[in-house]
Amino acid sequence: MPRTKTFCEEEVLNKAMELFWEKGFHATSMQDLVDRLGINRASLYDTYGGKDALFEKAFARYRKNGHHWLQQLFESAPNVRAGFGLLFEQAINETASDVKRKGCFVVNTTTELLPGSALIQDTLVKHQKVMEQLFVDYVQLGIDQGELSELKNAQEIGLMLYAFYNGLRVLGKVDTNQDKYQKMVKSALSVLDG
Amino acid sequence: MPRTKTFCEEEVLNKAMELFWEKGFHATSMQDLVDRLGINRASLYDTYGGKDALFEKAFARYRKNGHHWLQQLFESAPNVRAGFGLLFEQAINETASDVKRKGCFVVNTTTELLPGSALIQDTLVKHQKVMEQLFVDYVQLGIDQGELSELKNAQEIGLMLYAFYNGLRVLGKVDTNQDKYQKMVKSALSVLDG
DNA sequence: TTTTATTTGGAACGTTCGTTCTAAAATAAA
DNA sequence: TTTATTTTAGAACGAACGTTCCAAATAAAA
Repeated sequence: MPRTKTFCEEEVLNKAMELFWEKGFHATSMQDLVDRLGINRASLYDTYGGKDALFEKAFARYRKNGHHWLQQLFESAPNVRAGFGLLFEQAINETASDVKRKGCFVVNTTTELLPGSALIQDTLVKHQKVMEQLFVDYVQLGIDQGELSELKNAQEIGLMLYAFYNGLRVLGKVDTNQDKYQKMVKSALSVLDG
Repeated sequence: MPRTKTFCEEEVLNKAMELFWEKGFHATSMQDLVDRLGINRASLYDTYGGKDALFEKAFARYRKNGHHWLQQLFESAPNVRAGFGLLFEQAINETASDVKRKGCFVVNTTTELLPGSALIQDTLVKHQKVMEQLFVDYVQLGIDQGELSELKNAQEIGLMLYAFYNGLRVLGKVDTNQDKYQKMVKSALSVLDG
């Protein structure tokens, strides 16, 4: 009979995610991972494969978390405008409170590893499509429910807000001045007006 | 008397910029640079210092080029709205035409190297301030000249458009579909309306 | 042409990289 | 307790890293 593991795979994967997120793929060495994860080098290779495989798993975990989190946020918001407001507000809070300045793991990976491995490329293309659709559909929901003007174009607005969100996560690595971001957000959300 | 150099420092630096821009700092090895630049390893160290120093010089060159290019673009545009339109249009064109998918060197460096070296951090903070001010001032110019409504807030709009621009450069590494970006831009520019 | 400085190819430095392996220690199942 | 499997520490692998050095070749200045 197979023995039960003595460490929690999920917890270890979480730590790997944090480290890759923090330092990026190339700047994170296997030694860094061994030091941080709390498990042995050999166990790391046995359980997760090599560096590439571990990164892939850690990155998948991040995307899954993020996707779920966003869906919840949109669903729980009282209306569409408040949903986007909450999204940006949370992004600003995360930027301001994260002392490690990790930014967004997806953005970091996009700029570091593209163009490159076909696997990552494919992953990121699919992720972007899903996220964009989430944004666009949410704007459309606002239109359908009468909250937003029927004259609005859901795709134009949704895509633009997604691009803006990505930009926010880049700028947040440089400067955490919350006032500034609140001003930007005010202007970005104004596309929902009228 | 000192001899004149047999290679053009500017040209070589340009090639270094291209390579770092293409692959990022960590993924670019000195061997890669030796292969690409067309000068000897020893000359490389003699002329530019080590990897860090060369990157710093190459990155400074990119920022200088970009800053100058943007100023020219804003000045040469018939009006503010056209200026921003041109900026985003050019960004889309660059995204679509660059087969290497390099994206924006500043964005790439921000996400790869921050947080990290204090020197790069400082460089990026200053650069961001300059760029944001350029955007904000340009919006203010539009207001002062009567092109844009006096009810508009130049800072809110300028900062938002700068964030959007950064987001564009991230998304462009994943997907080059021009239609999509034109839709985003249409929505982003609508903040100048009314 | 001679002189002087630069550029060259290539070896070599010590480190670190990702990965594999081994033998001992530890732990869950029988 | 015995058995079977996992986890461990650490050595070892070849390759690549950034950097330095040197003698030979080259090219501008005198």
